[in-house]
Amino acid sequence: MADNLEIKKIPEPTLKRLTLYYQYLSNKLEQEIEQISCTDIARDLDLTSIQIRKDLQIAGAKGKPKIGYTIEELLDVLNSSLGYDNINEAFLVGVGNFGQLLLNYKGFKEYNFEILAAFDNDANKIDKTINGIKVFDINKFEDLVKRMKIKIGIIATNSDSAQQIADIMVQSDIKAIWNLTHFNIDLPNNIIRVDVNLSESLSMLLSKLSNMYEK
Amino acid sequence: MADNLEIKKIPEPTLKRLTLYYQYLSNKLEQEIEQISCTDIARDLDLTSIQIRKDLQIAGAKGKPKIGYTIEELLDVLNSSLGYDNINEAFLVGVGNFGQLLLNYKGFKEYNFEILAAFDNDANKIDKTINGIKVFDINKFEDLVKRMKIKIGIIATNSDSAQQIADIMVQSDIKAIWNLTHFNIDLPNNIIRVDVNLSESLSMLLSKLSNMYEK
DNA sequence: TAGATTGTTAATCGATTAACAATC
DNA sequence: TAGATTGTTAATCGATTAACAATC
Repeated sequence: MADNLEIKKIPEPTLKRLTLYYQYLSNKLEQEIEQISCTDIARDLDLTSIQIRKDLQIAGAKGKPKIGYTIEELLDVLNSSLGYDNINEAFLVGVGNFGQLLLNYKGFKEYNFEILAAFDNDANKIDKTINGIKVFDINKFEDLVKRMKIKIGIIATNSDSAQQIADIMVQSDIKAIWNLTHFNIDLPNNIIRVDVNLSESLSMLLSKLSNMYEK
Repeated sequence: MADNLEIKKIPEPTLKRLTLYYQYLSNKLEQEIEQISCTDIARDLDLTSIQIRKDLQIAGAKGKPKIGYTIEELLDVLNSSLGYDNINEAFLVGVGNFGQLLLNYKGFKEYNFEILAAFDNDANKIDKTINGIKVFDINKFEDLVKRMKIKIGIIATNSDSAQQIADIMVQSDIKAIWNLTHFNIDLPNNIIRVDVNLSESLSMLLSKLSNMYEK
């Protein structure tokens, strides 16, 4: 009884790898391959088979000894543990370079993810349509979020406005924020935050390079 | 003797936090604050003071009991352990949306990072100049990398070309690759790879959101 | 001096890896 | 049947947290 009420908390490193497996397996399925073993996946993705077995187990996959896993079944399991089977509708704030990039991005459909509207405070951008997505005045954000019951907000403004937009999102009952600025926004901890921090990523690269030369 | 020859290998989680501290402390310095304690940093960044003390120790910082750390000294230490004090010159391949975003990005100077040239295979883009950076034909890549001794390559093409460009980079003696596609590129393991995988990041958000609603 | 904070060693925690029985 | 692969429990490893002495 307690069992299926339990929260299945997937560890972050596992979660990251699960997304990898998903991409990898989608690819395999297109090549009309039906069965696969951890050994195969491990070789191709440069991981260990034990780790993959463990990850798949956490996601809830079932395989058959000697035979392996059915790719279609694996994709189903991953699909649901990664939350791709929900209605993933989002609003984007900030129609600058990064914002426009996302509005034009084709790869989101795979995850059932859709940006339904964009917001900005620049009169030159408001009421324009980008890739079929209309840009609204930021002051309409709260009302539209509540009426459309949107849960996901994307912050693609410049860093200076990030916190202010985050506050508006919190007030509008947004549940999860995808933050594309390099500002470390402050949120109540019942709200999910995922950052794409280009500076952090670049910094990782530079420091690894620098450490390499110290060897 | 063996001591200073030893490779100071900073753990990845620490490295990520160090970049955070760097941004945070730069900010503090602008506000003309000179001293800071782990307790202060912990409160502001929502971490524990023990962890910060450990991280700073790994980076090689020295503080004074009761007083704390001198911000300027901390920034110096971080600057060098994060590799910002090297000459960080890069070539970018792929002048699409993401590529142009990076060419126009102002925040890199802080890290002494500079994109010196861009490359594409589209005749409409070749010989154009974006934000002062010239776009060359991709077939000039290897020669220019070798002549200018460039170590960092950025892949901002579409995912389909990512592996092919990576191979060209390896052959050209690039040491570190910043991969902005969601393709899982395959590299010899003496080459540094850092990915900005928007799909992975989005997927993290969706699965966290989905897990939240299962509670 | 007293108290806050650093520096460092030890304990804990969680993720990865190893080992091995079960099984197709 | 034999061998490869899954599933699961135990061992290892590394990062985080706790504890506490040193000290400004």
